[in-house]
Amino acid sequence: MNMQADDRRPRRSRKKNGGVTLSDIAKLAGVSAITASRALNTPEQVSEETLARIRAAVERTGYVPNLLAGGLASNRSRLVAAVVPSLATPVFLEAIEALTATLVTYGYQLMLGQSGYNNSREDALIDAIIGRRPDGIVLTGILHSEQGRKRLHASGIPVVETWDLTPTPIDMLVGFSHQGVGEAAADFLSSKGRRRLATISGDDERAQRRRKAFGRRVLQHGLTEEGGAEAPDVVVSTPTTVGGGRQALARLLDIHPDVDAVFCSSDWLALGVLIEAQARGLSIPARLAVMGFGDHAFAADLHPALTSMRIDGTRIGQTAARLIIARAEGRPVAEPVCDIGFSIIERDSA
Amino acid sequence: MNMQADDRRPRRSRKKNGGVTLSDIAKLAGVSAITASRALNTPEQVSEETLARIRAAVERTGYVPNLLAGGLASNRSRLVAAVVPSLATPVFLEAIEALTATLVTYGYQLMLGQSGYNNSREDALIDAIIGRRPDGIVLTGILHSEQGRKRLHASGIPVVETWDLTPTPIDMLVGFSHQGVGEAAADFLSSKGRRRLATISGDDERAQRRRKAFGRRVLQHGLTEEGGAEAPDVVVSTPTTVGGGRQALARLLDIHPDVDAVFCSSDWLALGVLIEAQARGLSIPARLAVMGFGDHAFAADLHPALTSMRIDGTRIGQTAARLIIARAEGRPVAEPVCDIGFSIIERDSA
DNA sequence: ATGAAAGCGCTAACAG
DNA sequence: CTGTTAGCGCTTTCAT
Repeated sequence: MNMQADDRRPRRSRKKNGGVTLSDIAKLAGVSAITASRALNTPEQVSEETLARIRAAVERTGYVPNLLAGGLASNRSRLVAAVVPSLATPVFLEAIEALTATLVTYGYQLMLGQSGYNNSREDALIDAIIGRRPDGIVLTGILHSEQGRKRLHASGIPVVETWDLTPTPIDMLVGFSHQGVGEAAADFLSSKGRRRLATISGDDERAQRRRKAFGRRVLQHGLTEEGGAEAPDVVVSTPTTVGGGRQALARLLDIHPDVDAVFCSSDWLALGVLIEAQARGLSIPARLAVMGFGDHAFAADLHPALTSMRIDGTRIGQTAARLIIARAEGRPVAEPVCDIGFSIIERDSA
Repeated sequence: MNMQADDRRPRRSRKKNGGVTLSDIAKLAGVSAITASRALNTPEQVSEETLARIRAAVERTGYVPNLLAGGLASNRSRLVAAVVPSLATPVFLEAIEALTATLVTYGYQLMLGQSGYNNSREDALIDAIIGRRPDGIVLTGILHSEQGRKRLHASGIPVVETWDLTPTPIDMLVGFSHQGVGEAAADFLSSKGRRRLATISGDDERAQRRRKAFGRRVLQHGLTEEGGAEAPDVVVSTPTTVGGGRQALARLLDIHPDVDAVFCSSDWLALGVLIEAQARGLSIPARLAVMGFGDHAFAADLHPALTSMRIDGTRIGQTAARLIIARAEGRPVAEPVCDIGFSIIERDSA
């Protein structure tokens, strides 16, 4: 009957962090841990007095709740992941800024991942993201990898795809039609009396979809150079640059000297076109109409001011945030697919 | 002697997630949980056979480790937080992109926070970040709030401040001297024979520091308009824009018509100056030398090509990532303060 | 309004 | 090379 009950203590306590924990707060306030937890998360469930003591303890110790632990216990991380091809593309930035801003308002944080324009890293990135158990994932553009789409779906995490419309969304969707953009640009330029329409565009999939739709519409209008079978185009590599735009215009004029309107797949390209035209003494819009895409802040301030296609990135970001938060909080989402459209901002260059 | 030992089960099992866990993998592979854990994290500690079985199980189930749980248990979140005033400022972007890219290489993820240029949200943001227990925090610019600095310090999380040098860093530092930039700009322009130097700058604290250093240096060189006591300047609100640059040049020429060189606190402002000058028929650089800051990608492609002050954002991002990872992995950091300097990229505009 | 107990899914520490 | 045990810090569930 030899009993050594006291010897059941752990052999050595695990490396303690030294940090203040919720139980420290609870002890200081003379309550249980769960009461302290409630005081912080659902204060209306706690009496005034207790609340005051707990708050004092928090204040005094500089306690900051461990959200890793909280997320693990509650299965809600209050983390939202966003994936962009690249931050350098200003059109995405606006959406990301709005997303972050809206999320913090509701107590969520943003995790950022870059997929690159080549889809090699996508799968690894998706796994890294799922591993954090975010309450939602915002995708910029469509996820290319079938494997990635499957895993996302299997994870059960709410997903918002943006910047595009697809007939088969993984989950939710906030975007616009790239085909529509291409067609609208062709219609606009032809309505301005232009007869030799061309495009300069990046080689990413969405820009190409705009380009093709533009080209088809041009054919429908019967507007091609000397009855050719296609609208002239120059394709540059994404991400697009001002220098790329300059060179592209040079090449375009080389091959098709009588082009009288260009639709560019980004405002950067359009700026390059403006600069190259100016360097060559080509008058804009008299000799050449120029139209950009994205309506970057600088578009209005150029000389001549740049006509561009506006996508409301802020609205995309806000809508995506709201959809995800609604899902995370268990509210029903009435409209999981949202076409936010686009608009032509007419200025001097076209 | 009535014993109902089996009744000690929990009254109801906690809402299970349905997700695959490490123990599921372990069971499938016929090993213990810790062995499965080792197979994923330190495979060299596990035999080939076991490894194969565990990997098969992972493959079959689509298991993705829960990093929240892992982080909580190991006290290493593999998360790094970055705070920027705004994403719209392209100079920060380069650093953020490099930071993200370097971090993923080592299996870390980035959490992004925007502080805004006004320092109101800083404290809340800092708490939200600390709550995630990141392995490191990268600050863009100096944290204004004394409270925030204290809490960061108390948290014990490695901190890298960037884009600035300060005599009293919280922890580590990767930056350059804004005073040095202002002085170098003044020296450069005066070495080009310019005699009426002016600045156009944003109203944030760092731009103002560059402006003041520039102004002092101008005085030292004895280069002011008609013996005035100060270098002419126009201050615009941050974030700076092309339109702001245009208006600022207009105002500047109104008051000081004989200015022959302008140092702008961003390439956006410089672009605005170029455009306004062109709109007014002012020849650049003959009549007016223009110098930007940041050396944005478009600077080289303008016409005339823009002379600018280059800060190596990529290097800042990479260095910050390395410092943090070194700390996170317990390696000693030899040089916690790193001045990455700046360089003048001379092109046509000055 | 407050509390006790039982985990969330993982890894550190020790032991073989 | 593999396993046992005890947590990490929090919240859920059930009870009072």
